[in-house]
Amino acid sequence: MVNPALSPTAYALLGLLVFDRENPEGMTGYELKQRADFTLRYYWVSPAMSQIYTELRKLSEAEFVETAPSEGPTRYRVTELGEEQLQTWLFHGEVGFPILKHPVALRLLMGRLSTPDQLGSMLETHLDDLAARRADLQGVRDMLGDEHRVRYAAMVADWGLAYYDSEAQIVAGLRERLEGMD
Amino acid sequence: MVNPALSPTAYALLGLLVFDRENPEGMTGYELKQRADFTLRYYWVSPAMSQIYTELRKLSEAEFVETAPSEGPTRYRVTELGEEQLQTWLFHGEVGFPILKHPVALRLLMGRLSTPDQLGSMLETHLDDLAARRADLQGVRDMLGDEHRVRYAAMVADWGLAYYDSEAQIVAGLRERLEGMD
DNA sequence: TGTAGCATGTAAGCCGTTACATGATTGA
DNA sequence: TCAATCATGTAACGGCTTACATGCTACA
Repeated sequence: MVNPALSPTAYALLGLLVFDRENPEGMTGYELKQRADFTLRYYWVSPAMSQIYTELRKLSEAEFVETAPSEGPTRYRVTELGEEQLQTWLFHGEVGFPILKHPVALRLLMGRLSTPDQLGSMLETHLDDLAARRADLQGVRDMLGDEHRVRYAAMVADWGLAYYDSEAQIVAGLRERLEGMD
Repeated sequence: MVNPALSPTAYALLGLLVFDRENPEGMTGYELKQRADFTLRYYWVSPAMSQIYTELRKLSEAEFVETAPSEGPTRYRVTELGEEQLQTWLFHGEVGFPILKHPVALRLLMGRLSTPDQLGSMLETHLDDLAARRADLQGVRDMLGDEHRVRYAAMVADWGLAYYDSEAQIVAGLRERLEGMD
């Protein structure tokens, strides 16, 4: 099988499988989705189920995963080749800068078309959303604890928490700045 | 013409045109791209030229923009309807939570497959990228000054700068944390 | 017995990119 | 006159989503 340049999302899923490597059972597409919802969504995306199956097919064709023989649902596990290629992908070649699509900032940019009041309530809503998101991630962080096995996941969760805190602080500042306008 | 639910990117471009509304000449697709590179890319995306023309066609079909009669390149300007619809889109309906695709965090998550050293140098590179990005944005911020006309753009630029600063601080912390590992 | 969760996929379609093609204008 | 920039598009394709279809299992 050839290697038709997999997408970052494919590698992200592969990473989740590697994480679960001690478990020789492998994971189903469905379980992979749960995992993605649990961690991946904070830093990347949580692909739709249909996308998960698509990526699993591609990973399978590239022989980066294999299906574990078992009755019932199809279980996937990473192959030697898969782990090897994941390592190569991870730390060789361009990592790239984060992509941000920030609908709140986009709207604030066009603030002239609105009123400080309306903008303020938009920021308020964003603060609520941030708090909810932060609480979710805190739940994840708590579940990770200080187990050595998951120390990198914990680091990234801490990163996320700090990011949400900083964003909340910045937005609160902007809201105040709006109050002193017009 | 009907109104087939335009994408956020279409509205973002429409916003750039509104920004330029005092200028009755309108803007060319090319100029729009310059503007997008200048501000939009920090909070949203800067679409490819081909995408810009596609969105302009859609905006034109929806009669949210019109072409200004002139010799030479086609110039677009926002219509009454366009500005009206932009306002509706901006502050009615779901704003949504930011979407982040963070390749560095994604890789750190799989840190087990690497070494603290390698991870550290990845973070180092990210800090450099952040500094470069920040410098670009600072350039934008300086150009905006304290003109009342662009005060919202200035607010959003300040937001971005604060975000980059915070990210740099967090990442520097993570790098130190890596040093005390293994 | 029916609803929620588990499990897997196909189809249609949008958003966006890269590659390619074309041609005008401007300045060194 | 040659290169850079201005200017506009088409074609092919990848990534991803929603909608739809299907069926099984556990449990209240």
